[in-house]
Amino acid sequence: MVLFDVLGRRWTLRVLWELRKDPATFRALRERCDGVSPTVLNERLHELRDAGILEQDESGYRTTKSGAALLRALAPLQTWANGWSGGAGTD
Amino acid sequence: MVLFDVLGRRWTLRVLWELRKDPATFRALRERCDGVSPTVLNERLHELRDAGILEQDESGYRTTKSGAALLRALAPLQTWANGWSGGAGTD
DNA sequence: CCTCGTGCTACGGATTCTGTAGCGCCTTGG
DNA sequence: CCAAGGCGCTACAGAATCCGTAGCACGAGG
Repeated sequence: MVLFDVLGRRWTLRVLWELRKDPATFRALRERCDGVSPTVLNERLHELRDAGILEQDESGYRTTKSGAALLRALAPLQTWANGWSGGAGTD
Repeated sequence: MVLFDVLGRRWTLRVLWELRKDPATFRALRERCDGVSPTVLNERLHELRDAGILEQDESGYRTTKSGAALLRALAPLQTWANGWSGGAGTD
């Protein structure tokens, strides 16, 4: 699973997750991720772009088709997490 | 998503993944994970046990019910990964 | 008693993350 | 024209984390 080399890094999953709905600019994304340091954010963004999961346009960062599919594959996680850590609409 | 605090660490996803089929002992698990250092392995094992995802018995480490459910939620990943990084039976 | 395999800890060096400061660029608007 | 402010992103030092190897305590087998 090469995939784990990409996803198994701090913030990668989170960054992807925060883009599940709408695209965001660098600074907005940073805030959505509890103010992760710009160094790591930029690093992750690069990795995810190189992996063809994210792309960048004038409105900021967004998922590619492939990335959207990955998010769909990841969706059951939310369901699972709800039953796991409480039950309420934990995000 | 508290979940990402647990899964978004090096080796966590991988360890879980390697237990998807059958349980394994500490040393066996270590080998399945490309010889990850025992320090981190033990650390992850603790975290996953504290999270109620894994448990330990005389035959080694195995997933709990909750952990098995998590793995099911994670299953679509494999499908996605196949279409992403090649198409063959990448593991 | 000796050997072998197990789960796991110790520890030093390498890598990675965090937090803050700030650069260069562009758009306001006075 | 020229601040003022927002933007994407980089620099850098200190802290946290990870890696690799060595080895301990224990139990089984001979």
